[in-house]
Amino acid sequence: MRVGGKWTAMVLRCLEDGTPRRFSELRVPLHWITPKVLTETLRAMERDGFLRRTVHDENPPRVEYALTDLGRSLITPLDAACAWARTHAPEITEARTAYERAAS
Amino acid sequence: MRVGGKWTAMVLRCLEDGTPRRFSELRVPLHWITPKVLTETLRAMERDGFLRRTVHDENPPRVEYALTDLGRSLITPLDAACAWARTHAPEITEARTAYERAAS
DNA sequence: CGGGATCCTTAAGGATACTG
DNA sequence: CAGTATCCTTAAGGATCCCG
Repeated sequence: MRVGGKWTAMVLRCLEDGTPRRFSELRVPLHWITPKVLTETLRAMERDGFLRRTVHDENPPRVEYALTDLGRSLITPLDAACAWARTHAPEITEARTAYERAAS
Repeated sequence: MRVGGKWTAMVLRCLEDGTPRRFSELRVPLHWITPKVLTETLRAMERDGFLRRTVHDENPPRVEYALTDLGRSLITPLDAACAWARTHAPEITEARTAYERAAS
């Protein structure tokens, strides 16, 4: 599953408000991810039905990406995971510190 | 985070009932994962405070792994993710089929 | 029994350059 | 603008053998 990919969650965040975004618009909040990697991520998400790719026949070309219902349904478990991370991050940090201390 | 690792979730499943398990016991349900990979996974999870490693001073040696409270707290979001996957797996399969069909 | 040491394969991710 | 093409680096994961 590409759900576990490095960029899938961040693309989801970029599109969760329902507004379609263009390829270049997506690159900005993603720290200027290279075109190749963004393309791979978007293609995989389109393939799995998480987003829809719309090509507008204009000049210059315009391509927009928007979440599908399936993609939107991912937001809930994603939020749950983020909430868990925020809540428990201090404990993890503490555990790591304790581990390092025990190692020395 | 090692939470996204390939084996972390499965180790969690092996220990979620609260019963401590030995190194060898863990290997069985994990399709005979190699010792190196299991060790790496367990060490990372111990480092992050998800489980506790207990060495019993016996002969032959006995080492047991058990979830901590922090590790148990991961079960909830993990269940949520699994529930999502079960619910939407057919949609993903269908989307992939449609994608393949459109490609040809 | 519970690993450590070593070597290897693969795939994700990325840098750079070019194109319809 | 929205990619494609090519090459490269790294690290996860794994196979195999060895040890206290």
